[in-house]
Amino acid sequence: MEAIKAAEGHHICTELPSAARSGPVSHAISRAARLHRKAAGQLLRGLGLHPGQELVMMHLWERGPARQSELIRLLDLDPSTVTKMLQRLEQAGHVRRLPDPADRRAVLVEATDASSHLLAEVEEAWGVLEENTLTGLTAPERRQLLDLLAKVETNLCGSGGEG
Amino acid sequence: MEAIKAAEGHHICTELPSAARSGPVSHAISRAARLHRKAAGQLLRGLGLHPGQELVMMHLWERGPARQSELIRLLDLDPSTVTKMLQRLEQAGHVRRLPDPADRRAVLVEATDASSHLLAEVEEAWGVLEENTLTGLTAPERRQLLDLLAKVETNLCGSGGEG
DNA sequence: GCGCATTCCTTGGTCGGCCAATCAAATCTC
DNA sequence: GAGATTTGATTGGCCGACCAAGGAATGCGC
Repeated sequence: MEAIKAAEGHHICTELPSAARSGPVSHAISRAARLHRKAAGQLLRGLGLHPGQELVMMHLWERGPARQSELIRLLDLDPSTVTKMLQRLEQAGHVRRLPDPADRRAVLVEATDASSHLLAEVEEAWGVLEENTLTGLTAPERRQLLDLLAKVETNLCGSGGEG
Repeated sequence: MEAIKAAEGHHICTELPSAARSGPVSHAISRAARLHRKAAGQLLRGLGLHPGQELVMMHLWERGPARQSELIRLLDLDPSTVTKMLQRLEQAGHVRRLPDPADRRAVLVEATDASSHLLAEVEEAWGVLEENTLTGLTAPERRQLLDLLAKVETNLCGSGGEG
């Protein structure tokens, strides 16, 4: 807890909200993530994608056609979220949905050829985003951050979610 | 860079999504933040609050009546976001909005007395969230995470915001 | 005082994300 | 095989969050 006080010294963009006392790291995660998403949105805007969509596309480009349920599992999203996202991606021409011949309730999703030109741009955007995010951080710090976030992820993965 | 090639050469350990290669930390932030927000939502649900709202309430409890513009600045949110959030909080009886006598276009917001009983519960929920998030992390690790996230925040604070 | 930019807030729209409930198909059980 | 269960996907509703655009009051320059 002393460590927290130590870090309190340098405020960033705001003054210390009470949330930062009840849960300093939680607060930092929320703030950083919001800024990060915003930055992602601005980078992706030029490509006609909204933040979140690029993850779907990357999976499809990478792994080829996938069942919707697979995307849901991989992205760890709510089924309805994926459904709606895919409807929009389909309408935007980035994605095609076909019935799965092996399972008549399933839907196969694949990236359209038209979308493939976005691949490089999206990865470029993510590269820029990553660099913007990590400017001034040394390689060990980046690794450390990755490591710590992975632990957080593990902690939260089943926390209350396994109802 | 060499590490990436090394991972490509042979099979990938986990189901490493392509996003994790273009921006591993970005990907980790997104994932961790989503899980974190979800956990927050589940903790706050019992209190009748949605994630995000508790930050507004905490500011009001802490600092007393505030102008909407102040909340916008402090929470670093879009004005329209705050407007709608406050409309819902007001309708839920957690917040009251009065005209600012000193500035006829401004709105003063204050937490209702009825909402004050939530204060302790919200802070309790945030405490639990924080602990759930950081389980298994040592004090130095927590401090490190906080520190690294602060750097990320700083990096993203203006990055692309003015464009 | 007048006009113009600024500030404060609102509305409308879009999107990601969740939950709850639903339908359809596949699977398991008996 | 009939029935119950599980899985796959959808719909509707809600909320946070953004942008774009607008209206209203303030403040500044003149």
